[in-house]
Amino acid sequence: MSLTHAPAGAVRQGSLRELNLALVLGRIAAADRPPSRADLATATGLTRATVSAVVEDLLAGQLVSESEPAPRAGAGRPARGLVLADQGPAGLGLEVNVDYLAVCVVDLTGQVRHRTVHRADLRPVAPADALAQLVEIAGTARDHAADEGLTLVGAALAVPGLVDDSGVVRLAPNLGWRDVPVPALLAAHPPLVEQVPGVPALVVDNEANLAALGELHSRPPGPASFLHISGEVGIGAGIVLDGALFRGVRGWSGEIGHLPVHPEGRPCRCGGQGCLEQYAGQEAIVTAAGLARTELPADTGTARLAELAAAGDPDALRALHEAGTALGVAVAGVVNLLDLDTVVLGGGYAALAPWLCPPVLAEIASRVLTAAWSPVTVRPSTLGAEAAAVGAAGSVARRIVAQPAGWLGRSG
Amino acid sequence: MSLTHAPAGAVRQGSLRELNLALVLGRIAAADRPPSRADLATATGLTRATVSAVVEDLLAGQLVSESEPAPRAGAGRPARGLVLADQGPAGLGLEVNVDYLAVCVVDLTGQVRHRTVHRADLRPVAPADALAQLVEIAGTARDHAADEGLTLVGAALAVPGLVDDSGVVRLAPNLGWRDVPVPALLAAHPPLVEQVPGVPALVVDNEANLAALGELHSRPPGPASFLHISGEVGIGAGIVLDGALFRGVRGWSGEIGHLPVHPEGRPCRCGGQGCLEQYAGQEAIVTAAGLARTELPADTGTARLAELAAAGDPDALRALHEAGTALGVAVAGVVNLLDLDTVVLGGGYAALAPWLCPPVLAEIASRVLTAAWSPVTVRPSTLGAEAAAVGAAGSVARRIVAQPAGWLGRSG
DNA sequence: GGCTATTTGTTCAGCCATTGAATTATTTGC
DNA sequence: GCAAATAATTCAATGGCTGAACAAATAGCC
Repeated sequence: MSLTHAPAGAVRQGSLRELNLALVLGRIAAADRPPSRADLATATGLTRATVSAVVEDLLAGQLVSESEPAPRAGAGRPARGLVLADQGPAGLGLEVNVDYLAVCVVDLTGQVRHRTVHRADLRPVAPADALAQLVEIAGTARDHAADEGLTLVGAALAVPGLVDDSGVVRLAPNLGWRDVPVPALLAAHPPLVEQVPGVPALVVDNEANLAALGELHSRPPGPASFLHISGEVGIGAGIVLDGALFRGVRGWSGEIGHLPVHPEGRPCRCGGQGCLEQYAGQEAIVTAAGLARTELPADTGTARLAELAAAGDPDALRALHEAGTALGVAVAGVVNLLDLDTVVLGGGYAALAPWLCPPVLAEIASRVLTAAWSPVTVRPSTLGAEAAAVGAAGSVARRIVAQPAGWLGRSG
Repeated sequence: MSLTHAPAGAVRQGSLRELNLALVLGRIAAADRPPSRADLATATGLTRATVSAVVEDLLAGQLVSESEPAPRAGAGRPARGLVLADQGPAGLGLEVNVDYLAVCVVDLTGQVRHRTVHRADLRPVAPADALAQLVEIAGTARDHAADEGLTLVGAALAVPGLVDDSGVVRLAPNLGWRDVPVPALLAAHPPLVEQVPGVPALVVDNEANLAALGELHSRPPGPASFLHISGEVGIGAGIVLDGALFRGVRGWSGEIGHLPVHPEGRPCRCGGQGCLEQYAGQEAIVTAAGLARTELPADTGTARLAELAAAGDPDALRALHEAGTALGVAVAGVVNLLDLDTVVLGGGYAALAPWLCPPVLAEIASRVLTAAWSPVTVRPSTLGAEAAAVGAAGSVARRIVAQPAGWLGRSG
């Protein structure tokens, strides 16, 4: 139904090769078994001659490698399987959150090759100091990666807040950050990644967005369109439409926490009334369950809640049911609006999914017109706690797969 | 931020020309003054030689024509301006609605070259008969278009309901249609349009979607991302993101009418409670204003309401304020979720915009976190009553501009 | 074991579209 | 009337894809 998007700029002679490099590499990445050159030719519509030439470039550039020939029945010369290389370019993922710093390295295949989590309360730490700590950890990670033959080609930083186009963190309320010029602060340190044409050295983005990207690129890959909800202190959503993250006009999409679920309900710090966050935010759930608000790291509340619920504590169960219902009202609205068929519960919600999913599904069933014809799936995230860091690193690695020409032509 | 989308299939030698034809034609379409070949060369990055060759193809195919040279200061050979042709291919727009049938023809430039509206209550008419009437009117339109040198290359039909991928109208409640196989019914009539590779002979889509497309392609063009709300008996929204209509996983996006605005409020026919439609649907407003529900055509209620409000009738003003507030709650949620900066009120809402906009804006101001940093525009649609038919025809014409190769190569 | 069928991957001439420089065309300004 | 400036075309060169032929490698069969 949608028109094929033409490349934005001029299509020159060389673009042809660039596009076909991306096409072939994308097929190799998407295949569930190592495809042969002949497989790629039939899959892409290119001739075998062209595929051979393209693959030669990819092999030379360390983007793919030949694997063991996949056993095949019948006669014929055995195929040589092609897989994404586990050496060569890799992405660096960074995350600053309320109670931890995370760094990880993801290779082209999507595997997490290195991961460091440094637990600390970051709220009292100045942004520049927090970033300095992060850079130090990342430096170690870079060296580890280099030992394994990996070259970092770009970094993505996840923060729990609103980021503008230039990478400035406009507002990260739970971290206490406001108008923090992250790119400028990081520029004070020696560069962590090799510069590659077409790959930004640093992307700063909302953690919910990057966690959603992580889910999209996980194995097996997520659906092309889904909603990924990160339930932390605030509630953020990453919106993936047709295989691409939708960031909104200014990059601030996904503020699901302030969808009104009780328009005349409790006042919210955003100025509205009855926002979802007031009913399904972590603090709201913890309070409703009768747990005292503590100064403990934020995710402790979630873990404790899950324990209590598993033990059958009626207050916890009731609080979760109410939160799930509020979440369901909001999610039903989103599903109606965007016609999505998958909702992923991530962040703090992942651990609470067994108790949140039923009321969410119930609200969807009663409020979504089309739910009767084709059901909506609600499931927990497959990624762990630092999903945003993994998603961040993965988004860099993905970019190389989507635009291999920059990496291949970097020396020229 | 977003990656350049590569064409889905193989990029062969000929694709190069296809892509550049689309690139150059798109520039001509987007320019506000007739560009010269030299202008196009600098704008696209292609060489003048290539642009000349591409333009030659476009001229030969009746897609562009040379206009009067735009006067220019300074020395030098005068440029020959290029404009989209007002002859050649054109799109056919069709609409079946509760109280009228509409047919229109839109040329490449986006101009409505022909328009017929046949008012009749379509509810008691069998779908096959309604479509037969529509085909008859369209045949006349086709003949008129042919007299002006226009060839219809595709048709799009707008209906007030849910349409699946194959063009079957699954449900159009206000029309009383259910599982109507429109393509099959139209296939019984002689074809209305010439077959062109890459252009579907018939697209069936929701009226809200097509009205949004009409707004996107109007002159001056709408913003790249916006929400278009059609307030009829039901409330539908067309979601345009990054210059493309977002249809959702199954093509059923935009069901904004069932966003919950009072979760424990009035029961809705959808099975939910407190849906927007119960507070801002046409019937709801008319009833709240104290007007008796009549059997008159649906839009009469809107017109009467606008009259009363203009005259200062307190009941009407109160009803509109309440409806606008409910609408604002829902819109604020959407704006928070998708980070849009423009909302267009269309359909029946267009005439009521003077009274609806203020409460909508008020809700946005109080509920949208980022509204303080960059304001949200709420405005009525620039298109008239049959916006969907115009948008439908325009979407066909646009497809030729986006993919001219099919039209150019049709004889081969 | 040798032959055939089958499939994979490479080589090579041909072709198409873009490129870049040179050339022609047409106007303004001095 | 001539130089400067801008627009558009011509043409050999180039890069990348195509299609067909060819080389490589294996299974099955007698």
